Amino acid sequence: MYRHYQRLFAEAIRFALLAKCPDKPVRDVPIEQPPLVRLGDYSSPVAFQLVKLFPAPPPRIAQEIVALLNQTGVLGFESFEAKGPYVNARLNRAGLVIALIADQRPESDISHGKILVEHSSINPNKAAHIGHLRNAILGDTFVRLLRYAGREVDVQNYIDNTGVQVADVVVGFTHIEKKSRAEIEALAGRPRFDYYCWDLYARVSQWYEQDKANLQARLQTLHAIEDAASDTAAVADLISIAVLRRHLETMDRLDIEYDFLPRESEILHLHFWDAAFTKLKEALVLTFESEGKNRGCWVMRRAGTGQKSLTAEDTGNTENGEVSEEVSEEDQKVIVRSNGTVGYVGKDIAYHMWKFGLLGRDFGYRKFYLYPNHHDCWISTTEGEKDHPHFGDVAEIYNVIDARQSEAQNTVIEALRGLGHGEAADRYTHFSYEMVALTPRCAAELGYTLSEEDKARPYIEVSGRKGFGVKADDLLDQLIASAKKEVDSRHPQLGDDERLRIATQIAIGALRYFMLKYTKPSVIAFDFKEALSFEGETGPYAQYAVVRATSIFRKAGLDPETFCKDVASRISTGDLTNFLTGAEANEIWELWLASSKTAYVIDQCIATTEPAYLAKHVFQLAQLFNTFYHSHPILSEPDETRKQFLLATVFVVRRELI
RNA sequence: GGGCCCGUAGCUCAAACGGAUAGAGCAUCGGAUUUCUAAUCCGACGGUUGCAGGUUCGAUUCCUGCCGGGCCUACCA
Repeated sequence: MYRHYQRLFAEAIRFALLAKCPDKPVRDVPIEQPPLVRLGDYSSPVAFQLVKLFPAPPPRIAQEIVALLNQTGVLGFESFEAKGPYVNARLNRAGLVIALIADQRPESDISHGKILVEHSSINPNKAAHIGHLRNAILGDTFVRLLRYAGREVDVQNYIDNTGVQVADVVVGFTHIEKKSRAEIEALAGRPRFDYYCWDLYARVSQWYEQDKANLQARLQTLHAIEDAASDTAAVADLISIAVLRRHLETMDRLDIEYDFLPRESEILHLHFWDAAFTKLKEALVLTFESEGKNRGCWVMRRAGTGQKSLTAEDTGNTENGEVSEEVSEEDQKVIVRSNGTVGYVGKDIAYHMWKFGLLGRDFGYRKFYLYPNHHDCWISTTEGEKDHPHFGDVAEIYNVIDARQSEAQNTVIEALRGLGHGEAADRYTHFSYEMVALTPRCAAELGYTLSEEDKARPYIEVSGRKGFGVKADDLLDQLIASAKKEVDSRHPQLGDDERLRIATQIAIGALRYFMLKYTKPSVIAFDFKEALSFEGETGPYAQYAVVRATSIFRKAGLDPETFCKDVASRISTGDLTNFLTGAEANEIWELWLASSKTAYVIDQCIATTEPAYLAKHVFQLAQLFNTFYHSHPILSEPDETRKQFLLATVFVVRRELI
């Protein structure tokens, strides 16, 4: 409702100005919220920008606009006034309250068509860590926002099961631990197999460093994996499948689900790349280098470097005397190596052509993971089941991938553009965010010994290769244990199962909120003290507000849903106006106004791909509610009509918080 | 060398298109509970928004140049 009235106000000002000065229409009327409620609900500084149109000081202009607005009036608004140069507006409070109780929502103006969100995409060779949690939580929250706004969304988690990362763990099992396939299979069935791989992966990296000759094992293994019939390929497959299953379980603990898991192995085996390669060559997006550093490779000009390079000293093509139009080798991106194998970006280009339905090929599908709510998660296969949902071929895509990969993402976008699919490229959004790193203090707490250089840093990058990081399940376990201790002491009368259930919800709330409260460009310097906090600006703070609201209804013997159906009929508009008038009512009114903003905030989150705005909104709403809760005894309110009004306030805030 | 990002209170972070007195949380100190359970609330303390210019009626926000930090810049993924 907030956005609805904001637009009405802007339109009203625009019309007023048009009437005053028809030959110079003002297109954009800025609307903001005044710093204090007593100044009004909306404010426009439009008068500042009109000084050139009307030779008068801004306060005069503001007064004139107010006079015009008051002449006609605006539906839903109570009054307008000029505060210095600002044009301020007050809503008809009772009107907004009635609309909110009825949960009226003006239509979202977000466009239609299916959206594909790709997130998580964790290499299936080790346990998920806090960096992956940020990714998955941002992605899952964004999916929920899109669905709230009425969009159809498919959630995909891309699995790179054929790269060096999986190969390295295979090397660990076969070369360091010298385990047989049967032994690895037995290990893979154990509870936290991904933890085992976490340690092994770090050992493999060390083993490579000890003797560079050990890297031969990686090459051999990579080569062996390519032959799908080989024993090595079977081992790689069982490892990646087992770790992938663990990742799904970890994310499932946080209520994060996926619809489809496309795997790199199918991109290769179903010849997605071959189809893409043909098109890329035809469109001259890829060119063959016959000499120089990249001799024998198929290359693409690096994304974002439209200009000629100034440092093209060794391109060797200045001898013909004309200004070179060639891009330097530094600006080339190798897509196909000289040995004929395709790199990661190439496979990603093929995958993205498939996403937009531009490849002319499809995956095979089979069911892979069943969620407790009976939702199926599908995985790619070469053959697959006949009866499967239709994936891909979507209108828009969002890739939740950290900022370090923006160059690779831009390359894929440029490839689409180069293929003549500019409209697809325009609907391709790299949902970029910064990494999660560890503070030196946190690293020390985990028992890592740091170099003097690292100790002086503000934060240190997590490294799966080094086994340096906080595992997702460990953090969640700690959060649950910490919450459980509190629940145990606060609610000893509850059964242990119930206490664990509550502790788990609190832990999930704390973790999800923690990952969302930071804006995307901010590096999260992870610290246990901050992450394990349940007080102040945290998830549990907001959850607690809902619990309080719920317990008011419980104590009153009311069901919130049935209560709200007819509460409006029990309070007259006159009573509402009465309760909402005067300086004392401003505090409650602020709560209603904030409640009206949810859909507006969510639209902002989607438009800017920034879920942190919603986290902030939730916290502010909870904060206002707690203040209200403290100063207004509700169940003991003697005036029955006023009590109904207070209960309605609790109901709406609770609904919006949830 | 080039590209992207960050720098705001002791700490961690906010501040929609440039707008009214730059806000929260944590920490510290002082208060509030026979109540809808205090994982709460109220108050105090805390700022030359890294530095210097520029644009503007107005700059934390936009532009330029410095300073400090991070990431990317592989025939890895």
